Amino acid sequence: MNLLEELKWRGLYQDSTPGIENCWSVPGVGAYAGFDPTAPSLHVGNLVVVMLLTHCRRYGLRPIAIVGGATGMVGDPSGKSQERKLLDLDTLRANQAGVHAQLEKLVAYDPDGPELLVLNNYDWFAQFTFLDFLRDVGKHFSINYMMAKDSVQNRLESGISFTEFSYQLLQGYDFYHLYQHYGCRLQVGGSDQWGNITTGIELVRKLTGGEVHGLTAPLLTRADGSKFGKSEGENVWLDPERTSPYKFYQFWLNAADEDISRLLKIFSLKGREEIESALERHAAEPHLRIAQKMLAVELTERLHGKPALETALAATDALFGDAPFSTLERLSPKEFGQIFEGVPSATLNRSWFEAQKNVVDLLAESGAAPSKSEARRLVQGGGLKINKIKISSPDHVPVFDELLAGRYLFIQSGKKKHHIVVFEP
RNA sequence: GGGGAGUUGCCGGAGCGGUCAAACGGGGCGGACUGUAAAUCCGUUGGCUUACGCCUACAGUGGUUCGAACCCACUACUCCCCA
Repeated sequence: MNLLEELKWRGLYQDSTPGIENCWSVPGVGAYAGFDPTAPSLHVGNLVVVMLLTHCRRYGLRPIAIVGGATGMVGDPSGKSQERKLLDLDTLRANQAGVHAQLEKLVAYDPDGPELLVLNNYDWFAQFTFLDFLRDVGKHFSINYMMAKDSVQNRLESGISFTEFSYQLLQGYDFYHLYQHYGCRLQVGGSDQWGNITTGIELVRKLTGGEVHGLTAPLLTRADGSKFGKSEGENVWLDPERTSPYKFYQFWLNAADEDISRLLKIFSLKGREEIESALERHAAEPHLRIAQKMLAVELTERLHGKPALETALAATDALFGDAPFSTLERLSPKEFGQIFEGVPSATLNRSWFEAQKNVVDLLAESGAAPSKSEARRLVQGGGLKINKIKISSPDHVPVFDELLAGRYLFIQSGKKKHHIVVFEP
């Protein structure tokens, strides 16, 4: 199996330039993809392109990532309605470092193989004057050619600034630069990048006569039509400080059955036979969610490491499984905090217990319920659990001894809504 | 400029003097089922010291009335028709 065949069966192949096989016939050749430097972390939406680079590396190409300081400033015209903010250099460097570390774990997960290179195109664009750019790059493209791109066409009605119109030339020049200095002959990206990629190929051919290639992956969508990569409207980040390993694990575990076949092929590095057998078992017994668990375990471990995976598994079992809630007492305060990161919390003083208030008061005062009426309704409907123990009477009076680790009360309203109350001494 | 219709809870939409915290549908939230899913079914859906009690709410203000979402007046906004 070669790279192309691998990407095809995995569903990572949308389109490529004719004769693409030529570009990896030379040993040590580079393959590049660009990433937006707007945040110090990638999110799962970036993961498709990360996987493209990963597979390139597995087949011996040198992976190059551009975390584009220069292109990020100009803004890819696809989608965005807001004016881009210019990022200052310090932020840029910090973002780049964060992204670099993540790519190291994912693309270069295997120590054997070509070294991963992460570059900032600000380094070569900063010195490039406008006049030089017009003469050296702009001269090679007709307006007609540039206008034909989908990214431009889609904006003709609503309007597109000269800045964003020029974006494709910047990205095209990146490809040329990498070709000249790093032996890069392939650019990969999402299907929306096709236009920008072909501009680069064109520029390389015109400036050097060299042959370079492009390959795109299809846009990843969810069966229910919602955008991939969000969990309850929030981005799922790769940075454990932003999205805890537990949340990350949960994201994959909750993938829909209709999506999991595609997701597993795209994001798992396991071999074809292993993946197909897992999917068969999953189809036979979908309620066991074999495929989701397999993918969640694999990705969490690759990105965050084994200890983090184990914490995520323990937390999952304690929160959703049969394990008693007390197993969480073993967790360090930091791990505890991570699992409940994003879980709404409230802080009360321990003297709260002196007043002998009931659960309805607790829910209302901690913000777990918006009003006492609603709290009462919840309890009467049988939807309240405290530290995983069902509370069926609104008159129940919580006592100090119920606190987990002497500090916490874990409130479940319904099955999925969690709330943590911290009692300060 | 003239004429008409309307403005109700998260949304749509009934109500046209008391029994209206307001039908019905959607959505939300709980429960059962289940897989931390989908579908389905059940419950619930203004607040309060849970009370056949009180408070706040049917665009705003004022009025008629024992009593107003409902009648009247004015104000604001929306839509339609004619110039």
